[in-house]
Amino acid sequence: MSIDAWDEIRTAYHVARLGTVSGAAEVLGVHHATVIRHIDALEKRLGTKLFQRHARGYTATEAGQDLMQVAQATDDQFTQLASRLRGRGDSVTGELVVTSIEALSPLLSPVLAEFQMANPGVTVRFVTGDRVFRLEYGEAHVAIRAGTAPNEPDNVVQRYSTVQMALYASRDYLGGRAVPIPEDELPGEKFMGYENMDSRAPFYRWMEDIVPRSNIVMRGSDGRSVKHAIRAGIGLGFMATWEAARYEDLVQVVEPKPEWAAPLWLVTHVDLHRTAKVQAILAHLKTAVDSWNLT
Amino acid sequence: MSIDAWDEIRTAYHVARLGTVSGAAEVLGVHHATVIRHIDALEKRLGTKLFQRHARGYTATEAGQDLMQVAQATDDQFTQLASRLRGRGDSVTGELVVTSIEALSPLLSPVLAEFQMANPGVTVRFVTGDRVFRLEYGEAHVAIRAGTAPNEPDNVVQRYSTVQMALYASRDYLGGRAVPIPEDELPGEKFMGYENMDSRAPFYRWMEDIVPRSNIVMRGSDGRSVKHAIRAGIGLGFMATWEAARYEDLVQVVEPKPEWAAPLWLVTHVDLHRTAKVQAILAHLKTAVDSWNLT
DNA sequence: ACAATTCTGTTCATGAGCGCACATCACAAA
DNA sequence: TTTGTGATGTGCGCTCATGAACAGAATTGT
Repeated sequence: MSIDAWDEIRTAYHVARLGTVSGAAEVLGVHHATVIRHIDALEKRLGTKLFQRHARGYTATEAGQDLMQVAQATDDQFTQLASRLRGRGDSVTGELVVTSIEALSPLLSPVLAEFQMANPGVTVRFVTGDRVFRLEYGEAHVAIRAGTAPNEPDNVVQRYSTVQMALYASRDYLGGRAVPIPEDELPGEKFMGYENMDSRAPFYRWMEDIVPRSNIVMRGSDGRSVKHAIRAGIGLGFMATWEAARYEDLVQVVEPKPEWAAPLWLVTHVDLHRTAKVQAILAHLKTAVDSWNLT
Repeated sequence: MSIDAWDEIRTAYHVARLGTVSGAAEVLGVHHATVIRHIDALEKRLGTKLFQRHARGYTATEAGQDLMQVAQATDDQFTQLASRLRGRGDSVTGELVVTSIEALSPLLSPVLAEFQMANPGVTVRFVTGDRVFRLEYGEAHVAIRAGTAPNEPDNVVQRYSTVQMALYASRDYLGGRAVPIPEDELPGEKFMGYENMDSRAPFYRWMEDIVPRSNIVMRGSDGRSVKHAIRAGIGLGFMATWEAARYEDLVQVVEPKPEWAAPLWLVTHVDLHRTAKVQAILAHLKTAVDSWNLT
């Protein structure tokens, strides 16, 4: 059975340490009557006399000395804990969990690596996935989200950047045809689509509206498989401009429409947003975006 | 700077352990509003968010997990302490300090040795001295006092035994004279006295009243020196009957008067009197007195 | 889709614990 | 011996932490 009254132990600790009720009361910032009541209650609780009372003060019995040693250790532990926690709030150390959709991994991974090297005390966990990680459950410190602005309560949302999506095809598929392809010929082309087209992303809906379902000849569940299929020449498909620019064999087939652009959002939980660690990673992410020139 | 509110840490510990405010409140036996207030106060005190709040409960941040580990250790320590203290009250272990006047040392020392051998868990400290050891300062558990009944408050006093004092002389000093010596001849004898005759012991006062100061030819400050002087033949002197009986060369010169008897008292502090350890040594001492047959 | 459950969070009345004042005692110094 | 100082101990108001009730929100079960 554990002890129910830690404050009483703390009171007894100071009485044992100082030897007098009055001295302990002054240190504790309470009235000496309160100290006496705490001691009486604690002795009753433990069923043991902790102190010998006399007019010159309280002297600890063996039990009281035992308690004093334990409480001494506890006090040290708590003091260390407090300074540790205070320091932690102002320093960039410990774990830092960043989450985003898997498609942004090639962009974010180097940036996070830079951040870790600039802050050796921090351990970065970069976790990607289609599932939405919930900041209010403490699953992540920072989330990079795409699409419409998140509006969950207790989440502080900042506009981050914009990912321009565009239609690409491989040179093999085009076979020397000139780009841009006229818009009215697009429904006749073959397309690479996404598995879960129920997403409300604008370029998804454009494809569903313009392209006959029979012309969407293949679907993939993740960005990488889509990319590889397009490069293999299966047909047209949406890719981020920054990613397609890395491949010589990909050709932009039409001028990208502004409504295809997907905004990115930096999301943090309000409880963690003020901490130095989160502020540091946010600042680093904002600096990095300038070198991306995604437009 | 140390933490002022250990109970709040205890509350936070159970919240971190259980994950919900309600669960912690039930375990702690308080209202859940109290738990929320404790957490808020502690976070303000530490300047760190300890928990992420959401509708499913509280999840601990890194700081909260750190605190939980420290508090876990503390809880274990306190639990061990409590069982240790509870057990200590019922068992005969640890230190046992017994004090008495130095003159009783030959009688008490073997008895205490027996007690220690019967209770291997206890360490006996037998401290003798003319100074009165103060039980209320925790200087001793049990004191064996001689003379008038102690009447200090908070001390529980029990009648123990009686030491009969009597007048002895060596056979050499008597030179074959018959005993008892008539009482009216006693003032003419030589006497061995005590250094501090201001003591109120009855036999001291008898000697001061009856014997001319010029006949008190030597004084000693402790019982041993008095004993040796008497055996050396310097004159008559007071010794305890139990001690004088050990020496063949000592002769009781007059019938001992009842008023020379010095009562012995067992004195304990009220705070310690109820403990099993003190009760055990008291019982042992009372048993031993039967084998002394001091009368 | 709806109801039920189970959390958190806030407001307000109340009582337990607190501070205050005074009594008492022990020791030390004048 | 007397006085002063610094302790403990205790009864009495009072305040502040607590408990009760209610509201809101999210998850779970039907």
